Amino acid sequence: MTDETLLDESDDEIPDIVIGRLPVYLQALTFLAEEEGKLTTSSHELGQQLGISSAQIRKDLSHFGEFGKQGTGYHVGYLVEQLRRILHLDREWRVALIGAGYLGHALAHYGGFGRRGFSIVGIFDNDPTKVGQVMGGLPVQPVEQLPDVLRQQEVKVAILAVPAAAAQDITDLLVGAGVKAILSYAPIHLNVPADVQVRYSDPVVQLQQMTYYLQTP
Amino acid sequence: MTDETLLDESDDEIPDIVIGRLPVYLQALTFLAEEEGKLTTSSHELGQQLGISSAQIRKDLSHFGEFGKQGTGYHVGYLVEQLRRILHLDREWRVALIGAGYLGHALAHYGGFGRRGFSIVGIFDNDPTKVGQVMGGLPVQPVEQLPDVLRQQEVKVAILAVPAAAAQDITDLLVGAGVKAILSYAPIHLNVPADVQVRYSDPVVQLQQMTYYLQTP
DNA sequence: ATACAATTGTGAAAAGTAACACTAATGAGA
DNA sequence: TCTCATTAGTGTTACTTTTCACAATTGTAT
Repeated sequence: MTDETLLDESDDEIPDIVIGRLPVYLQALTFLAEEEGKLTTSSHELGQQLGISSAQIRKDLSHFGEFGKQGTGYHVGYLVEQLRRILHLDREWRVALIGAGYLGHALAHYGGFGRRGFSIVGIFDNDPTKVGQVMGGLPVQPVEQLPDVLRQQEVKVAILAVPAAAAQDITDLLVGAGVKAILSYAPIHLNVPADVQVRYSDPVVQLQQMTYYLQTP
Repeated sequence: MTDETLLDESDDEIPDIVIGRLPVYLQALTFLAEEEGKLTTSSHELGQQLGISSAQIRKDLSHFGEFGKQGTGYHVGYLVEQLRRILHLDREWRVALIGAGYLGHALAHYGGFGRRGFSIVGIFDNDPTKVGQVMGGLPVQPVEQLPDVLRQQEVKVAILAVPAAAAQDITDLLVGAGVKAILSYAPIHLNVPADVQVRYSDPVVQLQQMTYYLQTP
């Protein structure tokens, strides 16, 4: 009737918190398939493995369709396939890595990207002593070349492993080059346009979240 | 009147989600003080820097006391001090690092721990070719020595940088040695007793959370 | 002195999230 | 074939979290 009613019809707005759990489900399902050889599972089993209630898993999945069968549960392979489709992992995302320090080194050698939908296609650093070095099969390039390379390869995803002082400048460069998703290891909040996703990974923040709960002697 | 009423009186139960934000506030305050030279700030300014509403910041802090002054805002140094006290960061936490691969290397060399309440006091790996190597000033020790060393030094915090296949076994070892907080980089859910905190850091999970929102070409 | 702009802390309302509890379907076993 | 244990999907309820909005306080400027 009203505009609002019409809008509500296409109200597929999935809560961010639900999206955030899907990769974890995917991880657990892969584990069940590969390590335990399971072909089928249930919301109960999956929840038990992750410390999540079975109701929550069913509710989360119900946002996207009906993937299970009453009495039987879910076919692991099928659910994995569906989750990959939902999360847009049914393609390979080209990723740029910025920062060739110890952390950049670790990320460049991490074997877990390929099997899970990502491949690092460029490594950048502005330290001349690092440029040219080969890391994980790729040469480190100067940051000056970042915009051209990212544009040309249509890179939409970047991992930021640079010091805090450089993080915002590099972020602006990335955004300018068309990057829409940034995983940042710098201990600082990044300002980006609304259409750019950012996730943070600061080990100290995570440690500090835990010490609150510890007995102090 | 009832037991429950008495219990309610000491109802200081702070939501986990609030605790989770405090380290981020701490980070932003440190930035304001060190980079911008601010002595004073407001919930509005802090919120703007973090993309969080000012009301939420005030509400979060109000769980622990009154740290600001109407009309003026917060004294940065005082608020930092209080947050550090609340989060039990007014002491130095000894941390064990397990895994001396590329990631362990990066963590061992990370300079951000000391200033923010943590210090790595032991590095462990079960690869004989790595044992004895010096990383970030510390020798890599065999995992066999982990229980004794951790008990002796009263280490309550550990960082897990080992392959998924080894993660649960090492976790059990850590828990057995009295560790109460684990930051895990392994892409697998860990089973621990209720009094042990765990946080996960899997770069692929974080990337996968973002691709949902990206246009697929 | 007084007025005023800035800002906190907070009760109440709104929005968002998780858990419950039930129906319907499925497959296995008697 | 019939019964029963299992399990998905879901409307409703309960709980949690965020936002709103306002009184109270502070410092500054006139």
